[in-house]
Amino acid sequence: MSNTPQPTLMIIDGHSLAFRAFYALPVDSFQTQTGQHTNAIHGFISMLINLLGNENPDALAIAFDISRYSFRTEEYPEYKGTRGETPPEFKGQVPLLQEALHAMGIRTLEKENYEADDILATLATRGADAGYRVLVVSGDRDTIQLVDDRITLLYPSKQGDSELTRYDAEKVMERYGVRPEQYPEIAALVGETSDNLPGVPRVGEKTAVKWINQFGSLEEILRRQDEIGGKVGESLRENAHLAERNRRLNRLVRDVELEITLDELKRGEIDMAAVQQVFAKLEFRTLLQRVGKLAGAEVPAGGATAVSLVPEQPQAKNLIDEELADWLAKVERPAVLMQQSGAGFEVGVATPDSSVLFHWQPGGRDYSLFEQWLASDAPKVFFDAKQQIAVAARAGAAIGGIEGDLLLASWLLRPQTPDKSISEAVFRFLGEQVPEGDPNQLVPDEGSVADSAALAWYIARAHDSAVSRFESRTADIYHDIELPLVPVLAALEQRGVQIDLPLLEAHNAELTTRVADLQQQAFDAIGREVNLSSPKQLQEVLFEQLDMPKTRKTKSGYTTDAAALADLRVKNPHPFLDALLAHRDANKLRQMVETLIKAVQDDGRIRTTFVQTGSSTGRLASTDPNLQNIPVRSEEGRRIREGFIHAPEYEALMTADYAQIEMRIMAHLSGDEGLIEAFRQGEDLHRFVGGRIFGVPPEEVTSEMRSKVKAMSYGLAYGLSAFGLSKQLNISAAEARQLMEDYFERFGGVRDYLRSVVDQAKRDTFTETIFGRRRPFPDLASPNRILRENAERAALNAPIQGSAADIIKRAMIQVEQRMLAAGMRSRMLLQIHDELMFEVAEGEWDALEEIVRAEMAGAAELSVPLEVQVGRGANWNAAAH
DNA sequence: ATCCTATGAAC
DNA sequence: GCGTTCATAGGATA
Repeated sequence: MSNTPQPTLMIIDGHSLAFRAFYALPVDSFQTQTGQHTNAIHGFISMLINLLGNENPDALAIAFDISRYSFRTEEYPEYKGTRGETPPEFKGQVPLLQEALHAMGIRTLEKENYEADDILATLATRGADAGYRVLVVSGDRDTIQLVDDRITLLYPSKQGDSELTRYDAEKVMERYGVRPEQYPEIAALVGETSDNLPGVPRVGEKTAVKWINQFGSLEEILRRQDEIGGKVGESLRENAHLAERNRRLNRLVRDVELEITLDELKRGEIDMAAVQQVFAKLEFRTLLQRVGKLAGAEVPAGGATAVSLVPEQPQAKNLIDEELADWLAKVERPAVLMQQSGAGFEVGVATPDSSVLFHWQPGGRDYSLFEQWLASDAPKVFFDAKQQIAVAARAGAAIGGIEGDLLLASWLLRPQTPDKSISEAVFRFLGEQVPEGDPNQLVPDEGSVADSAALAWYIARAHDSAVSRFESRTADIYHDIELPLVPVLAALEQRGVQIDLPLLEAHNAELTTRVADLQQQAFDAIGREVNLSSPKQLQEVLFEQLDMPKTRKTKSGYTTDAAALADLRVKNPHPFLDALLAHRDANKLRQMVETLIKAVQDDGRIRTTFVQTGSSTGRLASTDPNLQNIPVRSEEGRRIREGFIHAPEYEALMTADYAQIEMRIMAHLSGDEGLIEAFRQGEDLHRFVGGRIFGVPPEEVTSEMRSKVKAMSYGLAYGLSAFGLSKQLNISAAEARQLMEDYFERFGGVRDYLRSVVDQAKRDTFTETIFGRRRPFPDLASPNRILRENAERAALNAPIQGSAADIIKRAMIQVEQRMLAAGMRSRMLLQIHDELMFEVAEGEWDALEEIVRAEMAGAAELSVPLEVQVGRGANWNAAAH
């Protein structure tokens, strides 16, 4: 038979694969204009096209379940009973999927009272008997029993992955340790949670396989169950009926009466007109192209049909000099992508319907017009414009006219999970796969990898799509804050901050000896050496060797964090604890100093990267190194700040920070008269609030009272509970509760506001800052209490933290602009959430201070004043006021 | 090599 | 049991 090509029959479990596709693809990204979800359909058809391409079956059928009822539920009503409600987004996709399949000339089958698996079993058996090589595609483990030398199973390897693993008899043996027909016996013993079929307790896969191999079959195991000893044997004897029932239920029926012949499953013509119609309704574009390819038909791009197709990717032109300039002058808001390539740069510039690609040799005459255009105000769109500014800077060029940034647009729409790459964003907004080629392939196939022009083309189209999804105030945040901030951040990153390297090195040396001393002290205290940085080893020392009382539980044991250790030290004084805590502090500082030293560049400056999409609240993040968490609270820590200095040709460092900006925003948003009054008075906030709460004049508020009030005020914006407050202040829960009650008694507006934030967030599923920045909170509706309550606290905090972020960003844009306009040599260097740092040039202090104060204070009109504190010094520590 | 967890620095 | 980050080390897992 080796000479006659054997025909292939493919049978697919429609429901199980559609369901997997549903969970593999994000629901939000696949929605039609009318709100119909299509992710399951898209994923299914995409996988189907791959399958047809790879396997090229001669006959094909797709089986579906009709309902969750079948002959199995008659025997055992709880069968599959644990399966929750079908997600509403999935409902309705199945009929549309079937419609699409029919258009593609594919038969779908279903049978009252049977499951899709039984249809698979029947067709597979009939096909194999008729001489077909049979491929069964299913995500249901029960189908493993069908595998033999004629029938192969294609099974999705893992959740969220479209890869299919081929199971032939050998592979089943290798994976499960039994022959395919024995697999359901294993499953019967172990049970199947997803089908609500409990198995024999204490019997897992390992035990079941062992028995099957020992006794040969389930029947034999049950017959000789008395030979099995121990608890497991007991459990088997008690629960043998479960295994028997499971085996009855998981046996697939191989002779379902189907009114169809194998001949009728032979693949027919694909009716492209019908496919176009259905896919247009589903708004599938790339898939249409792929089906067209499969059908061997040319799919017209655009044309007279109402179908919206993927615009044909334009053939990139290679232009230089004036021709390039003419082209650039004609196109509107093109996307630009520049990638280093050898000594030069590969540049793609594209709109949705035309593109150019060229190799940019910076400084060459052929590209000076391009460089002019790049620096000009001519509108351009990018993906990660800040990074592109850095690329251009390497070529000695500048970028102007940043009017779009796909990375930022995408982040504003979904701040929790910013896209990491162009292809992620493209997939999200267009549902199209950017050709990326096989990373294992050294020399990529022609056309298999997108060049800069292709990528720019994708960016242009994805950006249009992203921007069209903006609410009006989101668009304002985008245009008024995030986009203008890009060049400002690029400048900050490029400038860096000067470091006193000898000072840090001296500090490092000192810390290194101290760490070693403290480590030795710790070892001496317990008479052995352990790794003091290993929580696991510390637990051994503390709770076993020293037998101290257990601390708060963590996922993997008991906590050894500073608060818990300090607590232990009070109750169980021990020299080990003293040494350990001191070692922690010193080691942490040493670590920080060391990373800073390593980050110093040749010119003596450290350059951070500001990640504009780094938080979900709107704040910036700083990485590599993080300059937003340099110690300040301890004396020792502040010595690190002494290492941040100004360049010799500058006069001083200036720091400017907002005083209590979050509390002021709280006052504004809540409209609480008491709090607003406190800020208008202009006196010490915590003293004022303390006076109100404790019923004494402000001047009689003790420092203890003040620090309690301060902790509470700040805690409130974070969703602090009375329990948390009592922990933090080390007071009784009753006292903490009383304190909070007294607070809300006097500042009821704050409580009302905090409640309203959560209520509103639950209604809208998002929160908004003063300027309209949104943050979605899907978890507010979660049935999981922990998730929900975390979301509630985060929702409390988001408008406050986010508004503060909006305000300082606005200030940065204005300050930079005015410094530029004034032609100053002084420069802004860092942003630390509510603080800005500047390097001040000789003679510019007063002018700079005026600009900084005015623009920071004026960055928002609140019902309370924004107060700015300015400090001056030769280093960061000295510049703190 | 890569991910996860615990810890701790900042605002 | 207080929100948002980033970095590091150790340890488990692939």
